[in-house]
Amino acid sequence: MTVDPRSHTPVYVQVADFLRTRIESGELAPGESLPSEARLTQEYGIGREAVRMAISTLRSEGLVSTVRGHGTRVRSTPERHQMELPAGSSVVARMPTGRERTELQLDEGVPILEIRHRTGKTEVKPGDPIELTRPGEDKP
Amino acid sequence: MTVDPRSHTPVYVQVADFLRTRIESGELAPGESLPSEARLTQEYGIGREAVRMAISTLRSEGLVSTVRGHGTRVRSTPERHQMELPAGSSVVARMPTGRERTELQLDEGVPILEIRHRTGKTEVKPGDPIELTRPGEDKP
DNA sequence: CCCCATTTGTCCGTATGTATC
DNA sequence: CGATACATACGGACAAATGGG
Repeated sequence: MTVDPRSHTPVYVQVADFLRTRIESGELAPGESLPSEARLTQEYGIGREAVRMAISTLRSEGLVSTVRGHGTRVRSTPERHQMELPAGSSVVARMPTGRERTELQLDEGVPILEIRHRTGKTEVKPGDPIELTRPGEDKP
Repeated sequence: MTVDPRSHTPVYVQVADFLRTRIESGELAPGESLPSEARLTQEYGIGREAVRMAISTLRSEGLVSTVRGHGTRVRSTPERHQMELPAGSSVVARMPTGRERTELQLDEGVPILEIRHRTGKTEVKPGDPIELTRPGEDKP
């Protein structure tokens, strides 16, 4: 559980991997706060920069969300609702622009779905809570 | 076009926004190099940290790609090829973990498509070059 | 309202490593 | 080879936001 400064893998990657494991295992549950930066520097015996880079990595993966003056919390995976991809349409997943992120109020590390309808209209939706489906063809 | 340290929005966000605008407007074309970190600290009169975080943000958005010892370049939008979403399957877009990014050899800021097939098997593909389609239902 | 402790944001100095040209 | 540029990592310092009393 400790960090090896002489390893060829950077310290901040080691810490990011470790925290990710704690998140994915549920030890750090959604909504829960990560230890503060100061706490993490002590726990792992490393500098603050390495800690911040580790957390930054997790942010860009959409796993956590940081608020200045408050801390970093595990993002709760929103209820995924299913949505049918309309016939004759197509979809592309990409990261939002700054404007899109503001308008859709998205955290860092959340991709969007750009759906092109048969009509030619394109629709942009947060990719986080959406599971796109295509029904099977076993209709009566 | 300068930075306001007293603004409630962090400096690195302001710089990221500004650079993003320059990229989206085409002033910084695909393949073109951004100014070096040292250059940007001078231009905006800010610290390394803010510059590096700004560039890190753009990387996590898939807008630029950094090569050590060389610099940061604007990424060119990849050729998109179409792929049909199989009947009875579903798909979720999310950011890859560090491990997945290494295995798939993805740049930062590239989402992945997690496709769940009718059989139950799940398949992971880079979301960047893929346009998922569902054909229209105009069969005889 | 203010005060205060906590926490993240930002800057600076320094150092070493590594990749590119 | 050297010059340049980014990556990683530590230390210290102060600013600014948050939340509780």
